[in-house]
Amino acid sequence: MDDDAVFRALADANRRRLLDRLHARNGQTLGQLCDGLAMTRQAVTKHLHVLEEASLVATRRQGREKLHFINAVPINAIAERWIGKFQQPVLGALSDLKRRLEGDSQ
Amino acid sequence: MDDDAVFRALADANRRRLLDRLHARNGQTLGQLCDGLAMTRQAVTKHLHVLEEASLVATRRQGREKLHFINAVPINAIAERWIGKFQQPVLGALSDLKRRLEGDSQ
DNA sequence: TTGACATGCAACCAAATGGTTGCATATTAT
DNA sequence: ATAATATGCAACCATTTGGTTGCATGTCAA
Repeated sequence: MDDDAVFRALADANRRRLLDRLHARNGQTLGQLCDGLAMTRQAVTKHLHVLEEASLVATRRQGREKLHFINAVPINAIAERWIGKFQQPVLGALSDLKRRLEGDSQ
Repeated sequence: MDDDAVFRALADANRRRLLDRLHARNGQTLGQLCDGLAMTRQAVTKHLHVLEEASLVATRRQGREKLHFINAVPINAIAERWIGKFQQPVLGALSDLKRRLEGDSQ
């Protein structure tokens, strides 16, 4: 997985907001995601492309609409692999515990 | 705390590498941090300034040297407040557990 | 089938970013 | 005192980024 693409995608507040929206309600169309934002549809399209390239968003075409779905896997991966490094020992222990709870299935 | 500054600071691979270095050995001088990097000292200085503005790095002047110290607090804060949102239930439960282990001292 | 709706594509633009070079300043060692 | 070392500051540059506008295409409904 491309850490860098994910970090760069998360660097923009508008893109984080789009992820928030998808988190609140998954599977929205481009039009729905544009609604209420102070940006043109094309700007939103570009942001969604960036999120897609970072695998943070997946899409499905349905007729003339395009549905967008959030994918939390890369975020979790980064929390695990990168952020985890800088955490206190107590958090490290929890990470181990989590791995055990999840059955070490990776 | 300024989420945005932290996310933007983390968006650059060179800056993440600088954090890695400080994590490996804390309290390095600018010169030490430059060592072995394919960048001029001034470029590194700029990156360190970005990290400093995001409170990811703190500095202390010592004679003609400037020592740099990593500060993991903003990273943990983001892991808690933002990334946590997107995590699976099992991870949410762990976050609660962690809070209890830490004595809920916030 | 014709119009309305949802999205795609491309050119263009301003501002931010990441980098450089050159020179200034402050501190330490000889 | 002087030279070497460590950092600071500013101007400059190329590229990337985040945004726009205009037009094209595909799909649904009347």
